[in-house]
Amino acid sequence: MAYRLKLAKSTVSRALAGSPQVGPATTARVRALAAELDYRPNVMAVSLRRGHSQTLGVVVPHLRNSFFPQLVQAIEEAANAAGYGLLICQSADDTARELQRLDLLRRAQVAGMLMSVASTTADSAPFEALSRQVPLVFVDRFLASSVVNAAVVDDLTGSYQATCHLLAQGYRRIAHLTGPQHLNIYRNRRLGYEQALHEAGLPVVPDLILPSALHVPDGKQAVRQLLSLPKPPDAIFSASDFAALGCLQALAACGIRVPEQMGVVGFSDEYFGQHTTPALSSVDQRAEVLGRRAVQLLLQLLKKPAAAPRHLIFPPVLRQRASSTRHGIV
Amino acid sequence: MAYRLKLAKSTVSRALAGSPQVGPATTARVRALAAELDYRPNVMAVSLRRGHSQTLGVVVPHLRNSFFPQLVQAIEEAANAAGYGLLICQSADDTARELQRLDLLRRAQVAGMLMSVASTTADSAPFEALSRQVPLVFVDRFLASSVVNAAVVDDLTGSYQATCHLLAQGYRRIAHLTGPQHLNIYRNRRLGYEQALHEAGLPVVPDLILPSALHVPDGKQAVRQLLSLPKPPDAIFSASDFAALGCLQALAACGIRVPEQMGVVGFSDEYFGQHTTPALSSVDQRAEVLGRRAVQLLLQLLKKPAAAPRHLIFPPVLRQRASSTRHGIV
DNA sequence: CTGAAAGCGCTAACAT
DNA sequence: ATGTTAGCGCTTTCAG
Repeated sequence: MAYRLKLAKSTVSRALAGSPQVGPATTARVRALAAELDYRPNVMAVSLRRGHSQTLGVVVPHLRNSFFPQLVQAIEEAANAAGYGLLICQSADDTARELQRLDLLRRAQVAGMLMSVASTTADSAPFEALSRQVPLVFVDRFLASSVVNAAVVDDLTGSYQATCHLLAQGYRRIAHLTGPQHLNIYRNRRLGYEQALHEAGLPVVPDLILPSALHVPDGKQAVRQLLSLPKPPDAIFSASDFAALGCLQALAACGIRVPEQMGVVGFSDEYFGQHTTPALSSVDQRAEVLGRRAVQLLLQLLKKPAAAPRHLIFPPVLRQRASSTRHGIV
Repeated sequence: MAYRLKLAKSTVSRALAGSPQVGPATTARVRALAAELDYRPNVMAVSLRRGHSQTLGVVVPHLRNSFFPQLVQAIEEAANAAGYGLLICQSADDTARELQRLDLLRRAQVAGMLMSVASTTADSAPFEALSRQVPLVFVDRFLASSVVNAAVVDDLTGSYQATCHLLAQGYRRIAHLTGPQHLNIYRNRRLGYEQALHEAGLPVVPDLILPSALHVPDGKQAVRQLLSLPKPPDAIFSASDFAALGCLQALAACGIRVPEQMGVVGFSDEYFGQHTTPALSSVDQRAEVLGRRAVQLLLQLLKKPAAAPRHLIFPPVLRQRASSTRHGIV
């Protein structure tokens, strides 16, 4: 505060904050000097005073595939653009660690939190307690059982489109690899798949819907299981690109040609999907949009604590590639 | 501070800090009550008082491939284990944004910083200025021109091993795709390559060393260029898995069989390398080790500001896969 | 060994 | 429209 030259620090503070109470001339003078001195308010002092920091926090399961890094990148940019730092934590898809990370964020007194729950998490109580203390927005993954602020992909529609695409390509017996049903994302992906079948007048065959951990080996295992069926499927729609990759590998190993004998579509549009043989069709969740809008929602919540929880839903985009395209369309 | 029950807050503070000045009996009593009340010191107040936060900051170019996410994951775990939060920033491999992110971290008064420089950054002056203000440790990437604290992979050795491996497989004309030479990593990778050739009594052919941006299309372009040479190479060692992937694709498109007609080895052991056809041999940088040890170094620096800058160097591991293995070894 | 008091840098009542 | 003052919650001299 080298402004002793002229004014009381409170006036300076007000001027910098753009308070209408302070004279326009003084405001200008203060601002000029601040710029000249490259003055930066001490973040800690401000935070201590305000009771929270100029930081947002986000907890994601991991940063392994391309979806979460993209999401985090978008969140970071939006946060920084709004003058907030971003504290990023990984839960390693583990509930205990997730809670620990949330506690870390709480102690860091982040102004708001974003979170994508671990796939093993089933209890919504901690989140409800937390959301009474600090604004909380879920991104992509949340517990289907809870009513919360969230920015999510319209998984159902994405899934529906993917399945319709397979049907349009002439596939008739479509299997589906799905994940834990207490997570909104996997449940909706399954529902979209079923809806498309219904509308096409096709039956939903329980044997063709395989619950799975959706990693690469699970995809391989699923192929073995599906091929051993009396009436095997002619296409596989996987709720994850990783499992879809496992499918491609297992099918190649079995000598089953994709897309001629078996169509395959994944979900998430991971980076590697463009480079498999054949290239993997997938549903692009557009993580950038999701991240940016989730931050917007959170920032709104910071201003006024919101009446009812809101859901922001964004349509995904089907990326059609060789693994599901019989007629030479790319 | 509900401890009014007994003591002055200064005593409580000391007891919690484990000061030897306070009586053991009192210390115990205070600790017991603190545990019972689940008391957490206010991070902001502590930070304001101490002049820095209980947070570390890290700037990485991006989180797109698997190396940086792995690195960040390791750093996060080590930081959290030591009671620090982690502020993660991405520079988008852009110098201007990098400086902006560093400023953000400085303003957040992180206790220490870790950083992996953007590939376009060439000026070390900002880092030198910064490192006088806050402990700074470079991870993996730093400017070859500067003397700094750093935890790095022994790129030279990794590269040397990869090239020796290709030589052992019988390849004799090995091309090398390299990146910006002002970055330690690309320079060392090139040097390791050259050293292996020297030791094998083979010439270093300038035409076979291609500077590149090392993205997938650059790899494709490189293959075209190499194949148009009067004497094309029989193997390619790329300083990046992405460029190596481009090579594999271009070679497949040209009908050149890998590894029979052309060996390919990449660098970084990206996730997708296990799933290309053929699977891509690569140098695993063991990001977890790197991240963990970098944090260790930084934490040491926080305790005592260190005499001379130190370099921690870790050996990488060659992951031998089909793309460079002529004799059926996996 | 413990207590009292000052102050980190800022903001928001409460004056003027 | 500007100044004064009282803390936010903690650590750390300086006194007992």
